[in-house]
Amino acid sequence: MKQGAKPKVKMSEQKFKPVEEQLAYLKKGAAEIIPEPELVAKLEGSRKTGKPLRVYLGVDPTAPDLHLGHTVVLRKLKHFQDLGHTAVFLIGDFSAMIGDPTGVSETRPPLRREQVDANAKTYLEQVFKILDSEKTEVRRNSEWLSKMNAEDVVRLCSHYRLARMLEREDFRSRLADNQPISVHELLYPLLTARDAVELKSDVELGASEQKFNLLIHRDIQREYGLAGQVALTMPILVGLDGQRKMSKSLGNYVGITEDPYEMFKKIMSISDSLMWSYLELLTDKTAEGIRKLQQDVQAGNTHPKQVKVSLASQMVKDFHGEEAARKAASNWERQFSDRQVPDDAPVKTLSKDNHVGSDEGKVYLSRALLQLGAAPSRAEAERLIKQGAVELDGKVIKDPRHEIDLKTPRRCLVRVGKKNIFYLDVK
RNA sequence: GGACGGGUGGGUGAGUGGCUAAAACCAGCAGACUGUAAAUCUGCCGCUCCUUGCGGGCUACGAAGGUUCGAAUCCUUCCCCGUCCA
Repeated sequence: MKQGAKPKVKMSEQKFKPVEEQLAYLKKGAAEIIPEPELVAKLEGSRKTGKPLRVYLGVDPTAPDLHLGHTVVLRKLKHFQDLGHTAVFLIGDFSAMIGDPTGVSETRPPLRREQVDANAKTYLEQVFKILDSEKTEVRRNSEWLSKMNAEDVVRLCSHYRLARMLEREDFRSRLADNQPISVHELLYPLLTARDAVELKSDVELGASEQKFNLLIHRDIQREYGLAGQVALTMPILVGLDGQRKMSKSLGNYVGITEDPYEMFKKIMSISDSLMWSYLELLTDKTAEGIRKLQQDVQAGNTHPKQVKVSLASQMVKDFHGEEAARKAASNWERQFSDRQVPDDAPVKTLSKDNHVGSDEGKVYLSRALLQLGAAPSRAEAERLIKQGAVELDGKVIKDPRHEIDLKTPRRCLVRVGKKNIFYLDVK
């Protein structure tokens, strides 16, 4: 495309950046673009006509909270939005009740309507921490899916072949492992394909595990006489354990509504090697910028800890603002580097009234820890104590029967392990 | 509908009558080490009570009953999953 070929075209061209520039921005961090030439063609087309591309991301509100893993692909949707394209955020309120078989080794229990609605609401609040709420088109797939009748479903299903459906890894491995597959799970990709048809999307985004679904959507769109969307997938974010994908059920996640300090601590606990992919997928740093940092660390000019601190700060800043990020960082330094008490160490209280058993006015330490919520059970509390994880006012106590005097009101500092520090008020 | 195989702790998975709160591995937790980590090493890893002891009690191997001095292990029924055949 030559610049300024015709005046009419030129006007609309100003609306969008040059295709190459857009493409570079969109490709950053992407796992796959299928097929890339088509995306280029679509970008060129939109630049010529001045019509933005319709780009959508479908999310099933299966849990009430989003975590950083979800933001990877949201960020990509935002990139399209930044470039002037139409971002459509689709809430899979209907499909959530089927459950996406992707990456699942067993059939999920279907969600209830009320749960889905409640989740959808909190999702939206969280999503707009990243997307521009003014410019985002929000849809729900119950708009059309709940209106389909049996005939529509049969027609839809006739557009796809069982053998192709069974090609997907999730189904194949479940079959191989003698795991159950319910028939309704086969419907999931087909019904969500209906979304793509309704939305007349040009591009659909998804995590790379969604590739199969996105491609079915593309096929079905064509069956319904549309051009066929481009599928853009993003890599799966590895969770805090550095092994498996970030997910709430695995507990290796950072929720985006989490407390700033919690967030900071969690990110600091990831391994050095993992932080590079976090930088790529969760920040706006350019690919070259990241590469340069990496070289600096390798050369010994920059300490990896510094890189991680700045990553953690950036994350907290994204969701809680700059002030919170600064505070979290300094607290963290105090607690972990200087081994001191963080600014906002919680205060818990123990009074004569809420102790159980033993002598008047005294409690065993193990019992106190349980009551204070510092240990899930007395057995666990005893273990912690015996292993030297518990400190009172800086002194390690190894005797679970250490008695705490409840008669003298005072405040002392309790430390359970490295991560749990609080003040104890005795009343 | 028939034949066969299977359901064990957060996960994988051993265990076919007492030595089994249940091997092993993974995950998790704690301590040491460190730059927060990771890796490594050490210990722990159902709940509860106390006189904290290689202590007592309770709960646990899909569910419910039964046999037995004693059952994850044997029997019966039921539920669930898979494979093959129709």
